[in-house]
Amino acid sequence: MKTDSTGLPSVQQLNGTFEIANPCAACDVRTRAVCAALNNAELTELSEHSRHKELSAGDTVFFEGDPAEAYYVVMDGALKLYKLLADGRRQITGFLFKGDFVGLAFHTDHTFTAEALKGSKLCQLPKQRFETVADHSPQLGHRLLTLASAGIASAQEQMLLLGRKTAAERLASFLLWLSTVQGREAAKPLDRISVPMSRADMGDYLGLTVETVSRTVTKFKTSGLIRLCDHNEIEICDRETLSSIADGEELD
Amino acid sequence: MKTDSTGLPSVQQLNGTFEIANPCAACDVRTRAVCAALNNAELTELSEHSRHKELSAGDTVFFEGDPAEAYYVVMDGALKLYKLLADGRRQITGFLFKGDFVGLAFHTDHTFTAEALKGSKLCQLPKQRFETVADHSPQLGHRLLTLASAGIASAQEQMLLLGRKTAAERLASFLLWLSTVQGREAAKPLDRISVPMSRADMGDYLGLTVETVSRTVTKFKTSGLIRLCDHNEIEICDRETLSSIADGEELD
DNA sequence: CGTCGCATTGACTCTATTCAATCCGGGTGG
DNA sequence: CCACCCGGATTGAATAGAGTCAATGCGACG
Repeated sequence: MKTDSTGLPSVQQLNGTFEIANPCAACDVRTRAVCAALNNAELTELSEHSRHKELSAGDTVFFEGDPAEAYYVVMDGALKLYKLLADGRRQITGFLFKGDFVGLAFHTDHTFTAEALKGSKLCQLPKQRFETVADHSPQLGHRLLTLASAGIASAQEQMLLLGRKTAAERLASFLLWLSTVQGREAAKPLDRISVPMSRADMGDYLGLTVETVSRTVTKFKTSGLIRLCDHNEIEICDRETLSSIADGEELD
Repeated sequence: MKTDSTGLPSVQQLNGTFEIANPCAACDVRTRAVCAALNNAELTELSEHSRHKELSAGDTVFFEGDPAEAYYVVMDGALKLYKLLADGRRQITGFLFKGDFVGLAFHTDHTFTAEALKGSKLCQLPKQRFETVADHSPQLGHRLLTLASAGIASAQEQMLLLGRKTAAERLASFLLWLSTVQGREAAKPLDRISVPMSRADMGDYLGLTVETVSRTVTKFKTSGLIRLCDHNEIEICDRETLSSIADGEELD
């Protein structure tokens, strides 16, 4: 098949009811990402202008303050989003994984930096074109609103964590969340989770220092709540207790 | 004019270009609230099913966990939104004022409690009907998305505050934010701000205790950054310094 | 095998919390 | 009118939980 400079198959024509050949057809986050809300015509329209981006660990997608020029879908890998204070203090506001959408929460300029945690693949959608489609597609509009709504709800959950939870409660909440996220494909929480971020990243997400994260992990490990497996893998041994810690229930 | 049981003028007919008599026409948040994105037909459609709610200080609009049945526009007064932990620890996730919209961030159930800070008036829009209008109106859809996007951005700002700022930085940020919010109508930040919430509420919003809030207010007062006027009024005396504190810039 | 980056552990400090005692202003009832 | 009360705000003293600083451990990689 003939391909253009981006390696995407080119679209020949656009007529009628049969399936249009376009790169999205083969995309394995297609059914889970925002794209699921698009019909074929819209998909084709967008895919013609989409670009795939390959990132290595530490690569930055965009910086806080940069003009916003595109939306992104995470096709594979993991990103962290963060904000900085003048003296370098950092708050990670979210981690994104396969299927997640980057683009809510900015207007003309980005309000946070987006950086790859590890090798990742993104699908870049030009801002203007995406917004036009969004304005004309009730399905997509609805989907975006649902996503935004979920985003606000989880942001509020995170405020509760940052404002009112202890170190142990924060870590427990985080591990359970990771477990849920990584179980998305399987549609059930995983007991064996991979932790693609450093202790420093965990700290900057949980409003703690590296040392406190490390100490708390150790505490969980010695009390048998979790087990550290090979590099970057954690096994949840006692989900029950972890849950009650996460929810701040008094323990006797 | 004939009115129904809710005290709203009834709508006689709905034809053509001239203005339809409906209660929203006289609403003074009409141009600033979500409603600004509605055309006359949509406005009429919604207003026919809207209900106004009067609240006294401490009244609850809905509780976390309640099934979500409506959206609300704050016509006057002030609300606080909060989440609780099992043992009573509380995190206020936002304060809403005249013109603000309540309804993003919930799906079937409310994820937070909404309570009046003082006497307030709300416009209640039935969930189903509002969503139908939203799905059919690109203007409203766009507006909601913009609101949601702004909501996420400010939630992230709050995460930075809760996760990484000191007590003084938090209070300074809060006061400047209040100043901006109360200057919305005047389109410029106010130096004389009214503080409708208690110290406890401020603490629960900023992730601090009442005592720490009080001490920090006193510190700002004695350093001449602010002045306490009559009950619940604070004057910002040194916006410059307050800003640099809020942004975490090192002071010499 | 040595180095580098991240993680862990230890000792000490400090900020914000906790607990407790006033203070203050507004409302009430004698 | 004034004493009393009550809830919120302030202040003080002691404490604790997380932060800071510093040393060491560990694993990947050249």
